[in-house]
Amino acid sequence: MKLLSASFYQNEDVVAMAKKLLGKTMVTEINGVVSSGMIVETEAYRGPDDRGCHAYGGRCTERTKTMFYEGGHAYVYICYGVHPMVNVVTGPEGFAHAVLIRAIQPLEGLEKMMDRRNINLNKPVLVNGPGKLTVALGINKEMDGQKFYEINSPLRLYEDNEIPLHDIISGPRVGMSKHVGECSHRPWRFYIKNNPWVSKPLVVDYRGKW
DNA sequence: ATAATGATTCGCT
DNA sequence: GCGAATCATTATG
Repeated sequence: MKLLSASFYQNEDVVAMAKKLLGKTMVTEINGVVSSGMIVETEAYRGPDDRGCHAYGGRCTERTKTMFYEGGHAYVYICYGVHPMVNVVTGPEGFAHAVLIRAIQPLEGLEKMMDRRNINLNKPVLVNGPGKLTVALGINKEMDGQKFYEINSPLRLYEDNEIPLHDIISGPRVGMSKHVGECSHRPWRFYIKNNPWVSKPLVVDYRGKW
């Protein structure tokens, strides 16, 4: 497996990046302990014009400033006061584009992941949600701003499978209900078709809304 | 200084 | 399926 280079993350098209990240392997190495999983579900957040994005309209605060970094950094934040979430920052510095990782398929360090989650099951429930996979991999707010492309980073991304477009399902993002307008309907959630490790199945009935 | 809110999860029904 | 838990972050006064 090959470590993804810094240039991989420079793509300005965050929606395309969300698709490209499917099939890649996310690795954590904490005190020499390695855990990893293949990314099976993502969501795109496009800073400038996306109401669902923390950095909508260029809003740069203490929390969101990492999103403005150059592509290849990790944006980790706490949701609902308890759950850490991990994003892959993409595009050139200053654009605030990020891809939320919503689900993985465990590869290495299964025992350690079950240990961290306090669940003794090698099943999707272990990692099928943005707040679950971070706990399983040991990702916390301390890792905010880390680089995915440096070999000595505790948080890294590796080239793995390329997922063909016809194996990618897209749909509306999760948790956008409070947001009004077109943004909430953008089909910027992506996952690998027929993969049992995704967080929730897509509701099929869109009636042509997107 | 204070109040509102959420890119969720878990446990119970 | 539903509702509570829970607190960092943010905006506002």
